[in-house]
Amino acid sequence: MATPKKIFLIDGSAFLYRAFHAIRSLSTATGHPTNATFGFTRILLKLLKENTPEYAVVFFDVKGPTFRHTMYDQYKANRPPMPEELAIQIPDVKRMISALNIPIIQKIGFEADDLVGTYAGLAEKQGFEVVMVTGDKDFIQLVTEHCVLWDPMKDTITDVATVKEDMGITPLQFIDVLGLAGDTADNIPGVKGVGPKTAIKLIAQFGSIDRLYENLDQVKAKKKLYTSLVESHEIVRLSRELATIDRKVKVNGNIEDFKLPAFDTQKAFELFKELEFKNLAAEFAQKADKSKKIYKLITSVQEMEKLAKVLENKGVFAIDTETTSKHPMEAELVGLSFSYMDDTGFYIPIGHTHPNDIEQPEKQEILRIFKPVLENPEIQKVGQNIKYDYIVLANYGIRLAGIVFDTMIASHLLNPAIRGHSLDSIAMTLFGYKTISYEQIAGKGKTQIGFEETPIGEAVDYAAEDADLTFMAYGEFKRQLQEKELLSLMETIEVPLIPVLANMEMAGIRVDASALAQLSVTFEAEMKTLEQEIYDLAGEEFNINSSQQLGVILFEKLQLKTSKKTKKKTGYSTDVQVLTLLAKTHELPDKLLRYRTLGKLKSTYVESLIHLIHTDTGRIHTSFNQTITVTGRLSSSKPNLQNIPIRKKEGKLIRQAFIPEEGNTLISADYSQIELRVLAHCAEDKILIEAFNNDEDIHTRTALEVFQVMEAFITDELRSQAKAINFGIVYGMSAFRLSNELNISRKMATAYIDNYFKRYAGVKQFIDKTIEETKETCEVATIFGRKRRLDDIRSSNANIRNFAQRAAINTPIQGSAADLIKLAMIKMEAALVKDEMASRMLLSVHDEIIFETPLEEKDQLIRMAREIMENVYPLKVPLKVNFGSGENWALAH
DNA sequence: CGTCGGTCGTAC
DNA sequence: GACGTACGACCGACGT
Repeated sequence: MATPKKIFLIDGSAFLYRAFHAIRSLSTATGHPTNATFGFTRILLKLLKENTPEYAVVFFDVKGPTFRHTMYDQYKANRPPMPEELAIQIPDVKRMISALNIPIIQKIGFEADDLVGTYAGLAEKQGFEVVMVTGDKDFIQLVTEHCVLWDPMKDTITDVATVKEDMGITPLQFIDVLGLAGDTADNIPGVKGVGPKTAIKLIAQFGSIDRLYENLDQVKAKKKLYTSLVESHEIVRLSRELATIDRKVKVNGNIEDFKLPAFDTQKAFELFKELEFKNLAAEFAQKADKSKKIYKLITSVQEMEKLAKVLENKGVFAIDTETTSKHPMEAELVGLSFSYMDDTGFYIPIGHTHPNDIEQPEKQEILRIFKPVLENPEIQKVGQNIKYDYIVLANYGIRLAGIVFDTMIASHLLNPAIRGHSLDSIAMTLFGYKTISYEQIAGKGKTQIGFEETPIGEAVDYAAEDADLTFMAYGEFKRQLQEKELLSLMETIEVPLIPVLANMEMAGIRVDASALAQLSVTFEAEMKTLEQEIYDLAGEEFNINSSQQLGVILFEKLQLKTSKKTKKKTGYSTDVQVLTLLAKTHELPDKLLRYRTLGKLKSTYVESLIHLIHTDTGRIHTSFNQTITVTGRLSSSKPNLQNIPIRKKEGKLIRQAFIPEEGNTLISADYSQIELRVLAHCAEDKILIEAFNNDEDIHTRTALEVFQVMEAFITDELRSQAKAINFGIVYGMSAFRLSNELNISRKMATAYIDNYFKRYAGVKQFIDKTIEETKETCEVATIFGRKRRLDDIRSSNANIRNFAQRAAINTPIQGSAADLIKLAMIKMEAALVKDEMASRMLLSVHDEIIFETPLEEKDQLIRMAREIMENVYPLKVPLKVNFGSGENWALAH
């Protein structure tokens, strides 16, 4: 006899709630809840894995009244409405079920229970073994010899035998149990004082509700029960009826419709990725293609020459370097990999040091063979963070030319909100492909080895894979960029910027190490004194750097008045605002402030700068990152040279340590009010445009407009207030913040802002329009088409929504300014090369470019920079650049 | 002993 | 609650 076919009938509605409550919180990076979807997915996957069902179907309730409501108007009346957090996950859950190719059935006026009951009967008649997948005990009534109940969360199976064993009744008798006991969850009353236990006992004893009432005398001894039963007779009849699952729903049911096709791995993978179920996504990723890949080790001169020829003929290829260090200025070449075709890769070992390794080709031979093709600008190169490879190769005398694409940057342009655009995550996102991890070949933790120490045999696949995936990602990303209209931004700004930044990083900036060392000593000495004074004033020693301990000292021991809590309300705030306020009432806070200032300078700047001076060049080589910020600005790290102090006196000392090479000077070229000019352009505001066209002082002009006084009466104070307003506008400031900032009443601040918007009506209109349009598309863009998604702008949470609105205003302004200066840098570099100048661009600090120029080139450089920077791209207002020069960075301002 | 969130402070 | 974008030092809790 053939084994009967099995069908799984899944109670979707019940699992929706159970999954929702079982997992407390889970959401995507953007805050979209996914806990119910995840829980539901787990249940389905468990079902699929453990049972490999041939037939299955998921049933859902339909919102709205059912026949039970007609029967009893209080049915489920105590049920609170579905939480919004759950409701918005229902589409995800259904998409997930569909991706797994499981059919979904629901019917107006019926609950999932009734559909399960009906289909269970139908399937059974057709010879199926039925498994009802649910945790709801109400379904016990449906259990038969061929229909069991499985609770996947508790992993229990209920069949006729277990019902008999546990309760001493038949499944059908369970309806009578429910009739007596009622169901609080569904607001079905049942008999007062009779819970499931008593109900089971009674039904086991009497056989049914009817027989119980026929023989009611037999329970007369139990007075309370007896009276309850008598009083509830009508209710029991109703409850029983409500608890009865309808097994005769009219359905056009063909069980064969529930036969499962093999499910769509790709679709499931895409969805899991979207919902950020990382482990599930990895599990469903298509790993199969590893077998398709051909990675080749190249060691002979003949093979290398052949490869170089092929690369040249192909005209476009991906390149990747393997090295000894993450820092390109420290890195030594260990290997080169190339790919010019999907699923292929080549690896050339150069600097492996593993003792038993095969022989590597001669380094000089390798460089000689590949140099021409690498330096040929006609042959296109693609890379993943290719700026790194550019620098590494440059340090081996090879000037990579013909860079046309960077997959890391592409990934960032397509989604600037995510941090981390590693090739691993790109490969996973685009191809569901899991790369060989560095740990796999080099180990981890203390025992991790450098790449040079890995045996060549193990390095080949790892290295070649990088080039291969880079090449494959290039094809896909290029298509995506085109589709999203980002390709031109990529080609006109981001890609040309790569070698420019690389050259700046390689140039580095000279620092006076002994001056820094001296500062360190000076700071250290004063801190020591302060430390003792602080301990004395506090009456004990504690960790001054611990704001937690400091809070206890200030607000508990010394009983100073607290003014605010920390943001996440984990303790007392001890920030500069609080301490400054406290300084009026106690000596300690001033000392603390001074200590903090010095500590900051010493640890964040002095020490780290000294540490990062390159041993060979004596200069500091920062890293400019193109793929970090959401707005398109560059960021700088290791060290961050974009936040070197300037505002305060002590901070300036740090800046003084940045000096030019002998015979050179540092030049700072600083865009004047670039963000407000961009605002003027975007908003087409009449007054702003007029002010900039007339080269007016913009803060004074704002003071004139907002305070409505004559120019002669604009004091420094008023101007600086206007300056704060101008800044605030760019950041989307509130009246609250402005009132704090200017130390004026909230009412006054509101009046200022109102006045501002009345005068600068174009700005007001721009803000409103931007928010409105962002709501439509959930996206903002810069002048050059750089995009940022802002899904939060539709959030129902006002805090989140307001944040998104401010970002929507700020992003096009900050982002367009960033695009402009990037473009200026590209043009400057080209001009310096063209005119064969010795001047070099060293740094970019958002609206400023720092040059190092021989004294005799100084005037020429300033002329050139002014010409290029001010005319970098025509706006509706002129761009203005201020220049400064000097023997150190502080003086250049 | 590493990771990570919280707090603070620096820049534009 | 309350002003956008970064980097990074330090602390302290937590996990291995």
